Order: sequence, then C-alpha cells, then structure tokens
Amino acid sequence: MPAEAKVNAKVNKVAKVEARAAAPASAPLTERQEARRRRILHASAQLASRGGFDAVQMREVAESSQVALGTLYRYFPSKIHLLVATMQDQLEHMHGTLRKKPPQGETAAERVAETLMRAFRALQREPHLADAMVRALTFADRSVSPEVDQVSRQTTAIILDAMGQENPTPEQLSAVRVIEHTWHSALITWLSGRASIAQVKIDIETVCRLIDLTAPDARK
Amino acid sequence: MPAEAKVNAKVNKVAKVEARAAAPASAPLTERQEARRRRILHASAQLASRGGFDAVQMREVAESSQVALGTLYRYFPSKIHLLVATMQDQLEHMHGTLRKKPPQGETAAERVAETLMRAFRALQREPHLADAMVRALTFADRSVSPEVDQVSRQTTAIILDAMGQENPTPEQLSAVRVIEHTWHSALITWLSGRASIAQVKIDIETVCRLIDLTAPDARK
DNA sequence: ATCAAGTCTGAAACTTGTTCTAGATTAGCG
DNA sequence: CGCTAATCTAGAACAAGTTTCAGACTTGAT
Repeated sequence: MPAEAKVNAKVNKVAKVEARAAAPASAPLTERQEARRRRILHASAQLASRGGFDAVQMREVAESSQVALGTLYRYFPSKIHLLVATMQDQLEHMHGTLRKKPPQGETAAERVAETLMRAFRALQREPHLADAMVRALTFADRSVSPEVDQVSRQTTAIILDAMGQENPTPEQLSAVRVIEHTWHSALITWLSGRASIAQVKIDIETVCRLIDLTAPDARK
Repeated sequence: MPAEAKVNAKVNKVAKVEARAAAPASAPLTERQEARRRRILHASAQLASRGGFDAVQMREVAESSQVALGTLYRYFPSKIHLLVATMQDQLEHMHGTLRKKPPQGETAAERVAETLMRAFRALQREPHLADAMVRALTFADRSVSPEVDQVSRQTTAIILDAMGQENPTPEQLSAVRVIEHTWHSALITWLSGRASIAQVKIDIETVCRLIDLTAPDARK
C-alpha cells in the first residue's frame, strides 16, 4: 500500500528531524560539512531568486552545490525543509540589517509598521525568492514545525525589537502574533497577485494599531 | 528545458481557467456533467477528510468518482484547483449554516469573533479536511487567483454578515481583510500543531478588536 | 598507522501530479 | 435519423520529489 509506505516514511523523517533539531549542538559539523551546507543554501537561494518555488528543484540544487542528491536529503530532509532553512538564513541577514537603522516612528505601532515595510521592500527586490520562502513556510506540515517555529521566533524578535519593548505583556504578545499572521498572509496575497503593494501597506498599518491598543499604559 | 515546458503548461492552464471563470454561464453543464462534477467534489472531500492534503491523490479521486483521470483534469486543472473548489463548496454550506443562527454578541467585534469561532469548531470536526483545504488555499499560485479570490469574497461576506454592517467604511474593510489574514494564518499554525485551539481563540478575539476600533461612530 | 563507524557519491527506482494519445461515446443540429 | 464536434475513457508517458543501495571516502579513536 503506497499510502502507508509514505506515512511510515514521514514518521521516520519526523523522528530524524527532531533528533537533529532537539540537539543542534550534538552534531557539530566539520568544516567541510559546514561548507557543504552553505553551498546548498546558497544554491537554493540562487535558484529561488531566479524562478521561485518551482525553480528550486532538488536535483538542480544538488548539482549547483556539488553534492549528491542523497547528501542534499541528508542535510535537508525535504524541499520544504530546505526552503525554510533558506528563510532562516535570510531572516538573520535581515534582522542584522534592520538593527543597524532602528525605525524612527513616535509610537510603537509606527515603528513596527515602518520595520515591516522595510522588510517588505527588501522582499520586493527578490520577489521570486520571497515566493519560494513564504510558500514553503505556509505549506510546511508538522514535520517541519520546529524549523517553522524558529522562523516565527525570529520574526517575533524583529517585531519586539521595533517596539522597543523589553517585557511585553501577554496581551502584547497576542498582538504581535496577530501581526505576524497578517504579515504572512498579506505577503501571500501579494505574491499571488491578489493584493497590491499599497494594499499590503494598508493592512500592515491597520494591524499595527493593535499595538497601541494593547500598550500597558494606554488601556482603554 | 523542462522548466520552460512547465511554464508553458501553466500559461495554457491559466488561459483555459480564465475562459471558464470569466463566463461561468457560458458553459452550461449538462446534467451528467453536473453529476460528474458533484461526484468529483464529493470524492475529494471524502479523501481529504480521511487523510488531509496528501490523501487527496488525483488517481484516487478519479477512481472514486468514476471518471477518467483526463476528465478530472478537464474539470479541475490541478489538485490545487480541485481543493480550492472543494473549499468553495464547503464554505457555501458553512455560510448557510451560520446564517441560520446569527451570533448573539453585543458588539460587532463580539459577533464576528463568535462567528469565526463557530466556523473554527466546525473545522475541528474534520481537521484533515480543513488541512487539505487551507493548505491548498495558501499554496495556490497565480493560476488559481480567480478561485481563491472567490473564496476570499465568500469569507468577507460571512464576516460582514456577522458585523451586521450594510455599508462598511474603507477602514472597516481593511479591518476585515486583516481579520481574514489572521484567520487563515491562525488556522495554519493550528493545523501544523504550532498553536493550540486556545491560542487561535485568543488571536481571533484580539484581531476582532480592530472592528470596534474602526467603527464609524467610535473614532478615537 | 589502522580499523570501525559514519558520510558521501552516483545511479536507479519509486511515487504522485500532470500531460498526451487514440479510440469510444455523447450532444446538438440539420 | 445521421453527421460533426465536443467530451470521455483507458492507459502510457513524463516530471520532479523522495528513497534506496552499493561502493568509495573521511573521521575519530585506539
């Protein structure tokens, strides 16, 4: 029964992934391994930049990064894992870049909106890459949860940074989660051509109002 | 070049789909065709209910609905199209059901949250089906835009119904869009096991506050 | 330096979405 | 009714993600 076979395969995959994710320091990669990993992520981002999700073909990634297909799958157990890892990589860059020039807005809401719009403009420069990463992120199933969660934490960190809020209240954390939801979904609608850039901007600004609404000193 | 071949294929597909979507009345299906379409959607929902996105295999759908594979593809040009159509179908049901018992909340925000939570509970009864539909929806690319847009309009209608707002302001429409974003994205996080039911509830309630914030008579 | 364990490679095989083809069936029309 | 175009069917073929395997190469420990 093929369906059953696939299910078993997935179970195995999950186990493997969790083993690695649970103890990232337990498998200290050698230099050459680190280099391989880098080459793979680079090839992935390159192919994605060219043609989006569909253009990232595992065989091509393997070839571009000078690695056997089996090895590619050892490093990243699925195409989705690979693209989510690519996103993690890009997000780190982004966070570093954003840190350098903190947003200037008066209110926390303004600063968050400004930061997200800056990130959005960065994504617009590589729309195909954005497509690949965001599609992978929202298509990911449970087997990729740890990695997707990591991306989510990183995004949260960026937003909290912009808020300049050291100890957010639970209410504020809810607002931040909602902002992230809006951010991802708005990106999707933009990428699939159902919303304009202007509309994304409005949506971001709209949702950011929630921040002021939940500010500890501005309780209604 | 295989990539190019695929691109061309997609272009063709888009053209075909638009032709049908642009003039739904231009192709009045015969009775048997209508029956076939129904059988296909039914099989799709059935398989999805059983095992989610992965369990909806085109060959199986074709077999279950007593239709040749080529015919299935004539009716629904891709698996994503099929699942989005399945979602349209389910949404209509849902809208009908929700209409029967209007929400009881005092404020518009409460009523919308109540309605969405009711829909959420319905989805919880068939989590695999929800998985298949929502994943398809967010994974859909430009070639499915018309259909996805239709789903979006239907969702908007449900929310506006709950608000009891005949003539929403542009500001309110923004709020509704943000609510939809949050709705979809929160569902995804729940389906992939990264958020609990309680968390989804909080997020929905949080985002619904935007409605009161943008109510025409409650401008701050 | 040597051995065992783990890793990498190249290639083939398998799965499932998608396309294609040749022939049978059906629908609509004169 | 009889024709023609459209539709449907069965089945092969193809594309890309994923798995598997045998053999070559590295690594780390003794």
